[in-house]
Amino acid sequence: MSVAVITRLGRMTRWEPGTAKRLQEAALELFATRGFEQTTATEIAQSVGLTERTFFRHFSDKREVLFQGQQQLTEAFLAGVQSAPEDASPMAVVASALRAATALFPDERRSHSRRRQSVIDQNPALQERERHKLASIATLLADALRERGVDELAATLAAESGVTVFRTAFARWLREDEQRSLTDLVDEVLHELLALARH
Amino acid sequence: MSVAVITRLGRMTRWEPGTAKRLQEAALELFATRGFEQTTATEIAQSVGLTERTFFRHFSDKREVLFQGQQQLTEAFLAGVQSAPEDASPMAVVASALRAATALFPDERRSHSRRRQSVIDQNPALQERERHKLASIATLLADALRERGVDELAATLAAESGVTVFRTAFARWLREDEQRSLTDLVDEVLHELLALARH
DNA sequence: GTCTATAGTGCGATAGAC
DNA sequence: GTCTATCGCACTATAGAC
Repeated sequence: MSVAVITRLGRMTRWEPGTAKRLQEAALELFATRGFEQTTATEIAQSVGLTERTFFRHFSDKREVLFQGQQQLTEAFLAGVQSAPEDASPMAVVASALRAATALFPDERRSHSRRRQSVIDQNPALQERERHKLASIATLLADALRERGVDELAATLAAESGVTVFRTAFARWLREDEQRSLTDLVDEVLHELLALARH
Repeated sequence: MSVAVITRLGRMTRWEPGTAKRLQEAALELFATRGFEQTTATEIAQSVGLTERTFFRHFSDKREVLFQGQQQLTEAFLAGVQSAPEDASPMAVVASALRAATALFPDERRSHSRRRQSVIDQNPALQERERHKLASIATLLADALRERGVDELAATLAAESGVTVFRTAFARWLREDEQRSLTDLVDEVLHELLALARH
């Protein structure tokens, strides 16, 4: 009859707000030490006192725990589009979006970004997800450009180019001996892209 | 003791070369009718008289069955790089690669490509894989450009741009009422990209 | 070819916040 | 009472190990 129900694990605060963030941090820590595939969702959850089921309530799949932060990046890109002058050319709007996005990564974040990236770089499935996230941003960027009256083809190409510039500059920003700021690197990469098209 | 082993299905050729292809066709057929997630690897394998285990010997994961053909695309891109004149600019080399890749898709293939794409478009995991495959091509393209002496940054950007042009033109080629050839569309998209960079 | 770990889902129960 | 976070359990399919 199983009387004596041993008051099941007495979680003190039933209503902890930072659950997702705690899971993200725990996951990054475990992935960095043990490796992505060698870490189970159960382990991540247990390391912060939760169950696997709860992990999957917050993240639709195991990879997603590393990418939820990308929402802010999306918002920054779109805000940068808004802040561009009405009559700016498509690439000028993209440049504005890049400036806004870049501002999210001051040099203080570089070491944390390196840590996260080193995990991603060690696993193809994570690289796949990363590309996908960036591709989604490109799609939204293109939508925003079209709303400004840019025609569909130009909007698509400008948006994709913008994301390519960001990705390329970001990768350089994380290189071992790189000292320059992400802002400077984005400027350099964007300039190079424009130069390429002129020859 | 299980004597009487009923000579299990007498496959005539022990190593049927067309196995992968048959699995691919069966998979596309099932995905198109039932949907990607509603189709198990076991079902695909059984539909051509094989076991799940055999399926996974040919394809590292379930999605991969739709993407194995991309190898030819990669080779075409690289061949196009080789065939460009020694002194061509980076974007001219990319244009040459695009011409070679485009040649793989004559109008006769359009309806098959549409069928395959409609499956991919209905599933995020497949879209993710598709982007990843294209990204791999961009990486190899960039390598090929660097081997020709193009500097690293220019090589990366030219390669990524080339793949963007291909992907964009390809998507348009598959649009419902589109009549133009992929070659014409690639020309148009490339031209637009170059124009964008000039303003 | 067989066996197994683990990702990921569905559903019902619990319990705190409101 | 409603709403929502969490748990617990059963389950399937993928994918890799043996």
